[in-house]
Amino acid sequence: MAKKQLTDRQTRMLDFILQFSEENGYPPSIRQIGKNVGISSTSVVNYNLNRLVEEGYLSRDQKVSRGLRLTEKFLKAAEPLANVIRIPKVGRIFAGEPVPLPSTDSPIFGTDEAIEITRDLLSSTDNLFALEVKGESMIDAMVGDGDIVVMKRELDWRNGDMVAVWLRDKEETTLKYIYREGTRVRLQPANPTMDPIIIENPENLEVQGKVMLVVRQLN
Amino acid sequence: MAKKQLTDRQTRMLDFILQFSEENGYPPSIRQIGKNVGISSTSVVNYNLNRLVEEGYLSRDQKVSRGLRLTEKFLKAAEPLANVIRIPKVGRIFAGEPVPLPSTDSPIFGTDEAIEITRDLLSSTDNLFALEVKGESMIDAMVGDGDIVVMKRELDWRNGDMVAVWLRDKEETTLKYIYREGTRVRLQPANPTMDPIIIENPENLEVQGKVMLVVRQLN
DNA sequence: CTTGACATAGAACGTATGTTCCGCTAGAAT
DNA sequence: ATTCTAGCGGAACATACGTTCTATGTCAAG
Repeated sequence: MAKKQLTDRQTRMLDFILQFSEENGYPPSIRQIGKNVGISSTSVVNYNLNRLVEEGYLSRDQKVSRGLRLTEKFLKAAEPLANVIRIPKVGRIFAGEPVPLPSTDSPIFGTDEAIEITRDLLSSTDNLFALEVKGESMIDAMVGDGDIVVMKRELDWRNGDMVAVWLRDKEETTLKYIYREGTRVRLQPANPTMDPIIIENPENLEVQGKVMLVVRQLN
Repeated sequence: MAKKQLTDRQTRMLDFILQFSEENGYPPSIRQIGKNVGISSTSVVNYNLNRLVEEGYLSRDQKVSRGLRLTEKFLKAAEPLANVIRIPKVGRIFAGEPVPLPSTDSPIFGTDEAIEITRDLLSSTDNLFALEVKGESMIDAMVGDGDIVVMKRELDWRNGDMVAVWLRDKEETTLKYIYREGTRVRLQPANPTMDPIIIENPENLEVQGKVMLVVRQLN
């Protein structure tokens, strides 16, 4: 995969192929490309097409008329970016056990269960995974049975983040707003009528992920 | 636009064209269609293609190899339908006022503010509108400040629905699970630790919409 | 200078592909 | 019965289209 600069002609060719395909529902022929871009010889068009294949911008099927398609690489560069992202659903979350984390090496595929979320609901799109809440033990986080929480796998956190934490001494998972206060850590329930938990020894606390989104489907 | 019934062959042709186009990025040739559908003669494929054009399922460009494209009419019928829908955000919801409802005649467009939701999060897609929760007054529904509730404008409701109701006597909007119990109505908070409200006189109760989805964005 | 890689142009070639024409059959209409 | 039409199959045809070959010009490296 060379990463060389495209010539002006080649960019125009890509543009034309995209435009033509959208307008007509099928790709242009070599001669149509040549005519539009201003190349008299079909062999030159052919030559540059192979160039573009080498650069990874499109793929061709030999001996097939109009047998070319744009690569995702190019489509992604041209498109504003697809608006919906798939988030793997890796398990359930409840008070009695630590959060099941996705195995770091596991690809996004492979997980058969996933939810689709529009990108604009999320501020970040990396290292996301989803969990279904089991039981009513997270009520102080205003999260109920069946709700889906989308979390981000992240090591560090900042004051005010809502995180999933595993409390070693209590052997309990909870969702709380987290604040560092000197040597101590304050875990603040989302429900303002409830009291915070103060952790004197941060060793007892294991942040497992940052909550990015909560979705509750009724019906 | 005739509306005649398609023959088995013609449906298979449409299916194949769609499938082939998705896989290869360009439409199949007449001979490829014939081979796949089981037609030995190119003229027959051609004949049926023209049939389909007459019926409005696709359009062709004469003398152009692979010069066919599916019509929107067919694409709409075949496609599961685009997966993301826009829901207009018509206002805010808080305890002190009735739910702001979208004007019934207002088109989905025109409203500039909207949120995009993937369809699989919703069981229905008609008459939806979204509201942003203001304040902490809905906490007994496990809904907090800034949460977004997606509601469905619907006249009737069934036991167990979560609805937005306007309580005439208390002059208050709340989100509750609703149950009919004889002549009375029970409004059950989502938070199981809280007590239900019993409405003796259903006249005091005005169901404004059915809650379909709650979304909480952190950060 | 020569050499070689790169880009281009033109022409010739082979074939993949759409088009057309003729013949056949089954069924409905006359 | 005859006629007409819709649908199918086969073959021949014309050409749109991808491929290949040769020739030319440019430019940096040797």
